[in-house]
Amino acid sequence: MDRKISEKNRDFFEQVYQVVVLIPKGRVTSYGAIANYLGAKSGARMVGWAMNAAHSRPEVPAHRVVNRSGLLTGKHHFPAERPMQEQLEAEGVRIVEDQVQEFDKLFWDPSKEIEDLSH
DNA sequence: TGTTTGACCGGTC
DNA sequence: CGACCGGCCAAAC
Repeated sequence: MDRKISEKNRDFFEQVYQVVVLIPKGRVTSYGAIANYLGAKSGARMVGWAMNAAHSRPEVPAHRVVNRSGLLTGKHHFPAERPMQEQLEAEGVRIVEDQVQEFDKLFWDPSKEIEDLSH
């Protein structure tokens, strides 16, 4: 198999960002799925850290990343004027009680959807 | 430099 | 279903 994303990427955060930005509108993925795609060597927690640092990356739709249950666990890290749920619903994602509805349908697995990142 | 914490995950009880 | 534990790695203290 080809290298994860690109060998030019040295920083784990950069790798996470590249995956997250590719999440289609109206779709969601999980921290673990991203970690898994990156080789599961870093652990899902690091993805969370990457998101924490993603504030300096406006291009990174962190709201499309939820935990394995489809729960908006990181919503408290979003600006009050633009909550995580609001951004997701604006993309057509239905959410009830911080829970993404039809999570199994909207789930976007990078290891399955991404074929080539050298675009 | 050692300990704690973290937007997590999977398994166990 | 809720609580707990070990693992994973990096940043903060």
